[in-house]
Amino acid sequence: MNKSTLYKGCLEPIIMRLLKDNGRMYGYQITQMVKEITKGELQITEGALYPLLHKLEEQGILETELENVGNRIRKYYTLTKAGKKQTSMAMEELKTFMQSLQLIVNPKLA
Amino acid sequence: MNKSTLYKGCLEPIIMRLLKDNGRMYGYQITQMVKEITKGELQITEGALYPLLHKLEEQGILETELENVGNRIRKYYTLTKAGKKQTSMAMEELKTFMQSLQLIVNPKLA
DNA sequence: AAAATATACCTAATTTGATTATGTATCGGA
DNA sequence: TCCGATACATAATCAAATTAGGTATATTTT
Repeated sequence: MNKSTLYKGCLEPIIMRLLKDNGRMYGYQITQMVKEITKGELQITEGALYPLLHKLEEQGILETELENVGNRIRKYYTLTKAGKKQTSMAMEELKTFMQSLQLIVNPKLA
Repeated sequence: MNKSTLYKGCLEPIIMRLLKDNGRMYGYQITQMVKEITKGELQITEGALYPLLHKLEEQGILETELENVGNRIRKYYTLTKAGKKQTSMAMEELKTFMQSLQLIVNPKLA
């Protein structure tokens, strides 16, 4: 089993959490921040990230604005109002999930 | 996003952990114990469980013995020596993963 | 006694969420 | 000048689950 298998399914709430904390981020920045925060443990691949961002935008959870930086274009993502609501729920679920995992891994402490 | 999406990828270490703690378990018992420990939060589907148990047996991580209970057969799984070693590593990875998640969800506390 | 639910195993088809590979293009430093 | 970093994107593939189906015994409820 590949170690990266573990966070399959956690990518969406992770992105939402980062956007909630930082307000406005672009894709590449998200990959770098996750790498930094987790000291290289979680590396988001671009093939997973970009399609997911597009999906969330399509669902009205994220909205975008383009910004020119030099000759390049950056695509900034922000949580919509609906997206913020969704994020709160996602965080609750993530919290419950982590507690459940904790209960299994450490039944004595719980 | 479905809430059960979250623990996609965590099933294998969960099973290994339970077998490490309980020594000897059969499939149905694993589903029930997970449900009980997590107060219904994590429900392992049989379609995921049985093929995974078979795979782990094939890989020499688990070994089985059949036991007759009344007119029915129960298939008990136990960690092999190699399986115990694998489990230790899997637990390390799971721990690291959970810490990484914690770092993202709660950057201030970490 | 019959019906429903729980126990106990299993597999096949499909879905989903990722990886891997590939492509385009700009920017900065050795 | 070339390489690595920045910055976006998509297509093919893989892996791990869900959904749905099947078999059969045991127990509880009506």
